[in-house]
Amino acid sequence: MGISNFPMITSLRTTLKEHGLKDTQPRRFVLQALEKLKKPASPYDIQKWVDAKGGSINAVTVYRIIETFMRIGLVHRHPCDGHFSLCSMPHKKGHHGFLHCTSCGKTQEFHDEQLCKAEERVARTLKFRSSTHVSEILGTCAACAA
Amino acid sequence: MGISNFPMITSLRTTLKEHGLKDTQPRRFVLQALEKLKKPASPYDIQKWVDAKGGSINAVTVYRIIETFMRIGLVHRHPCDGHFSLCSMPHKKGHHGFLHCTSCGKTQEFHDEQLCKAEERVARTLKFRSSTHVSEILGTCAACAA
DNA sequence: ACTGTAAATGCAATATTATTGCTTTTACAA
DNA sequence: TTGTAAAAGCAATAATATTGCATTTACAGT
Repeated sequence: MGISNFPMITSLRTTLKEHGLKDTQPRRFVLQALEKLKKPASPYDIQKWVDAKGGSINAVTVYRIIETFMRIGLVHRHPCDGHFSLCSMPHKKGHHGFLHCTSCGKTQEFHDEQLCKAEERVARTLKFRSSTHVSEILGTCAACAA
Repeated sequence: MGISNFPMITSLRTTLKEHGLKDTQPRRFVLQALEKLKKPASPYDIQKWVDAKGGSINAVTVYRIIETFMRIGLVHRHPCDGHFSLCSMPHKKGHHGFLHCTSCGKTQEFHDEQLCKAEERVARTLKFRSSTHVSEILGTCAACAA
């Protein structure tokens, strides 16, 4: 098990190319915002972050980029904090794990092989061809418990 | 492993009482809608369902009831279909499992002990006091694959 | 049963978030 | 370079969610 790392901007170009997509500044902005914010963010959070950095990005564009990124597995949504919030990053096997503290709101990413395997077994048993799977654990983090 | 069942309206009264909440018609409506729809529903879906059954419920009330139900663990949100969509039902141990078909949009609920255990282990390892955990598997169901 | 009271609901207004159609700009292949 | 499809921007609108306050309702204690 290990805490996940965020992908470098440099590899974005490659990832996009693999899917026949263009490497544009707005896309780099969005990825960078998600990397730096280090926690689930709303489209608006992303736009704000870009603005704060002296850049500029249209809200509609943010929505569309998120949609694209979701499609190619670069980002995804969270069950815990409503509508269009995002988690941060892609995992090798399509498995995403999160711990979300309902007290301080922070989210920690994790990866666990055994859990991943269990999910794949469930899918198999129910004749389901899985592409990605998500685990989200809600509760109280160590800091907040103290 | 087994597919989950939905709780009876009759037990709602008890659950509510345990949390010091009142047993009202709108609350029964919402629960019944989620039971009968048998898949994640938006607040609007719920209102429509109630209307269709000849009942009536205010949209704001639906939002507030959802909020309350989430708080006491009766329902929760989905990572796969946007904003305020809901899954349906409570699980004994706070573990919720879902298979969501990205082709037909249907969601199937499941419960798996091993997976549940794995999630609890992860939480323990990371000094996290978990209350609920969710697994969502995205992919293609048997029917759509054929 | 009756009644007082806190909780829940409804209503109206508003805020927030997301989508759509169309035009302009941009990445990138030839 | 330059042509072209894809992406981004813009403006308008739609859908979704929230808030404050008035009214109604569940239910505990008579």
